[in-house]
Amino acid sequence: MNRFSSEKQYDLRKGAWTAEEDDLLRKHIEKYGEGKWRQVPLGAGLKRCRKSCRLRWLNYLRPNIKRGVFDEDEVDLIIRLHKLLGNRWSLIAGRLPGRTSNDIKNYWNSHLSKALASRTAREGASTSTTSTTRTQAIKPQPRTFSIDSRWLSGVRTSADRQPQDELSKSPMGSHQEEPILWLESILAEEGMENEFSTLGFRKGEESPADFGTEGMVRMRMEGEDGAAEEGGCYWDDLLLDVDPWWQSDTLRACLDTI
DNA sequence: AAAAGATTCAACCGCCTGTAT
DNA sequence: TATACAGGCGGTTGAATCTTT
Repeated sequence: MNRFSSEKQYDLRKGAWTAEEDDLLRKHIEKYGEGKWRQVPLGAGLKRCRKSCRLRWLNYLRPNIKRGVFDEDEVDLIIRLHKLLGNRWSLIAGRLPGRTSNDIKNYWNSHLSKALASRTAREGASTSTTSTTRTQAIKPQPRTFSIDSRWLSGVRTSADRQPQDELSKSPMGSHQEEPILWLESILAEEGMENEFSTLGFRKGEESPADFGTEGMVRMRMEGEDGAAEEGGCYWDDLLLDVDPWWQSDTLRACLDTI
């Protein structure tokens, strides 16, 4: 029995939500705020599981959700971000205000993937004598990075325990040159040294990062006692941890090169 | 007008990670 | 260290709707 099904199953409703249920959920969250999803069904008087409540709120009831057709800019951004990140819908959604990851995933699956596939097929047919190039998406590992992260403290996570051949198969592992240039250019962007100093890099050093093997970035940092320490993370973790950059127009500039 | 097929999208499922105990 | 739990994610499903024949 999985954890989801370990919740009391009796009388739990499934399927489409009614207007009454929406109202109950909305009122509960307006009163108590988001989070504590386990308490939400009982508190709101809903016969739904916590995950169903969370999903309904995030994908439908949350304020400022943008519905309707995707405009040209949004589609363009989705395509570029997907090229960069692959199926990381939540990250992609983070760059499209008001759009949910579910919306973007659905739109991709029902519109873009087919359109792009047919376009690729057409281009392939028209240039059948030339070789095709595969898109290499940056696929983040499910880990986070911070100055006191488990990675830095030497504790290895399950993601670290990937077999070496798996790591070498990753886009970053097998095609390091382009990502290196790309990330180096990002690091060189105006203001980025300040972002990194907040993570503990020593200002004034020539380069805080050493672009190593297997998608790893090793860095020199200042520990709590001021002594230099070495640590590292995956490229993608770097993206996640420099959120101000991730939210900035720098990303747009980067995407324009894709 | 009706049946069949295609498409859309809300919701569910299973898995993973982080945290608390 | 092991276990349980909560939050979160991406993949998938299936009912509703739309389009074509």
